[in-house]
Amino acid sequence: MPPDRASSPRAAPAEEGGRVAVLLPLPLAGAYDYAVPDGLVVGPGDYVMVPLGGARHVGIVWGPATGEVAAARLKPIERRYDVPPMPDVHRRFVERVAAYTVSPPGSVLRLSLGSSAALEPAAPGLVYRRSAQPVAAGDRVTPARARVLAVLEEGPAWALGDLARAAGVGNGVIHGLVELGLVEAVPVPGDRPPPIPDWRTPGPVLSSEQAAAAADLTSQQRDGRPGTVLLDGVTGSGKTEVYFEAIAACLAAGRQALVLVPEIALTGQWLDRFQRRFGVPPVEWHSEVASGDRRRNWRAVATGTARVVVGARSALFLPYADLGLIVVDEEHDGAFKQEDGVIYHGRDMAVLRGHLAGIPVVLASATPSLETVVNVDTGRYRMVHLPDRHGGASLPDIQVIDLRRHRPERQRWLAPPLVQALTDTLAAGEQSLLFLNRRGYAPLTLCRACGHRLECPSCTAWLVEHRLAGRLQCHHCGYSTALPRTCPACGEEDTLAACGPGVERLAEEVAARFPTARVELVASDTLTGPRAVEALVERVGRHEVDMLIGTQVVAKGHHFPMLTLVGVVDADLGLHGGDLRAGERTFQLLSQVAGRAGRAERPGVVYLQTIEPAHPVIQALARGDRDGFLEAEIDGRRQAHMPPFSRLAALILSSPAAADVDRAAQMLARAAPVDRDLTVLGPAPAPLSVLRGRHRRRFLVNAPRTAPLQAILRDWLARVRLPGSVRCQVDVDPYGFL
DNA sequence: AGCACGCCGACT
DNA sequence: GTCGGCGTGCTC
Repeated sequence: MPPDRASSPRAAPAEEGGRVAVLLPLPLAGAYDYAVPDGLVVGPGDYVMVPLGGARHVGIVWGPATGEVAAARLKPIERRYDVPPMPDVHRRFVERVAAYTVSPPGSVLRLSLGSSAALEPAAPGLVYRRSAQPVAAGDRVTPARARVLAVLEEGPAWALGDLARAAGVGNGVIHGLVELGLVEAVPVPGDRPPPIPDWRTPGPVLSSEQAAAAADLTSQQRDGRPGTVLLDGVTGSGKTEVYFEAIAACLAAGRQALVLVPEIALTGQWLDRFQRRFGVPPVEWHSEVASGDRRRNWRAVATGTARVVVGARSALFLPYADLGLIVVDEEHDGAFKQEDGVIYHGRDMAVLRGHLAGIPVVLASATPSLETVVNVDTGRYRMVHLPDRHGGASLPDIQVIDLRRHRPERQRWLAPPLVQALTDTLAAGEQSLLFLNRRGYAPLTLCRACGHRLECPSCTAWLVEHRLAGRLQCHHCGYSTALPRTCPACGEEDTLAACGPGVERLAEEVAARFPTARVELVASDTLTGPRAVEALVERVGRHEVDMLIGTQVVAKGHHFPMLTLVGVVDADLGLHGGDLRAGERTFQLLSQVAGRAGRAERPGVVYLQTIEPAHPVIQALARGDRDGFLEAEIDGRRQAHMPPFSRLAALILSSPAAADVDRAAQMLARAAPVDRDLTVLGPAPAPLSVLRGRHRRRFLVNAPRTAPLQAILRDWLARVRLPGSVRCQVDVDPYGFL
């Protein structure tokens, strides 16, 4: 293969005829040295193909050779790809993330190489247009052919698939017309750059508060001042419009902007708003993006033609040519935490990326995380506050229903005051939302004869009945089985009983109580994909739905103007997970659900059903006292020497055999670091002690804020040689309880 | 991530 | 006696 020539300029001195270090997207300890063949010029950041073992891999020229391997053993770089080199700032980012998460740099690099096909220039495409040849008498113009010709009369040229769809014909019809000579196929260069967002057209009229906040962010952007800003504003205060102005300022400066969102499901309405502001859609990056688009988008990001990228946390690892702004929307959301492979928090790594590049990072939230609030308090982050709901909508009134005083009937879950409120809302022709963060029909199924509980065969978890699907499912590993008629333990027939409510069961109760109401169930398993979410949002908007029953997917950022009642069926759910953030998470989630009520000119009412009306979280929600709640939580964390006043890391060992993992855990325990400032807890069975058939043990390390936590962990792990069957994951700043 | 080397069960 | 299971370790 002839070595290809570099066509892009580079700053660093190029290496020729020598050796360089190449980082491969594999979990190796570091970069490997490779020989640079004569005639090939490579510089830092270049994408190259190298042999390794029996295989070939794409790697990145990482810098000067380490010189640790004898020259005779070096293999040559096979080729260099003609794409812009990975920018220096991005390579430093990869190294910093690897150091922070205690993972091999190659594992982090892998996150940046999402699409290997993207390295090749796009194959030229063909577009189809009407040729100059007139229709002759002998041409058999069938109805299908006529439709194609009619479509082509209008537009200039079409891609094959688009044309076939527009004309309602198969591809063959078009090829037939090409044969006849009535249509011609014209080659076009493969990659058309994504459309450029129009930042010059002024955005919507902002309220004075929004305008002030936007001015603050845009001036920071214009002046090129780095730093992280919390954009703090209640639901409906118009945060999105405000950070759109920061994006406009970033575009005006000719740089790229990235918006990280917690879940792709919520982007439908967001994309509409973006398009309304900027005239074109942004470039998307998440797991649902089809492979062709993925390829195109990756190249557009790397070459700089993608100007605004919106995506899930993985979008942070794209090799931006010139990133000028990062926005993290709903920064408190737990979905930013990556829980397998390289374990990282998207928001924190965004702050790191911004820091390395010297660019602004905007964290937007109505219920900011405690960490972020503390960072504002200590002056590490700035804060821009949006005080009011935009458009005059008032905040909902929050009522607490004490379930001990207002008991639902047996096998019912709605207390009389909530039933009354639902009845009134229905009668008034307004919409209600019932929130229960539990998918399926019932979280537990047990045998009335012998007490046996139906459990997942490969996890320490109950199987959840999904009556609509007629199955039992494990929510942790995807195991699914038909609902049995007989108890698998004692063999008795028809003794299995559903315990507790899920949204499906709640829907049953609602259907029985309100037979005339139009009820819609919203859960991640009943509503698959952004299309379905959009369709539902539209049905609700047209008032074709009276009551929504949903899990947390309904909590996220949808506007339902006619929704005036929100009922939280079990406000206590999630309060007692036993982990650090249970209270904080519950507060955030329930505040967000409450924010669904009364978003237009109608005031909303929220009912919280609880058996602990005095619980601080419930009380804070009822008072609408977010700041008081945060203050109390912050005090608690400080007194308990917990993050962010200390640093926490979890070490999770797992193995298919319990004996192996226990032995490994004992080995690690013996090698545990000893220091009077350090607390090492464990080994203890991890909260899900068996997950996907792997037995799990966990250590927790609590260190002072100033301690070199990563070095401590690396040294500890280096002292122990674990058997290959035992996997060890390091989770710095653990969040959930996995 | 692949691939080869290396020790214990069912085959010619 | 071998063929082959995948556990373990290395690849510049």
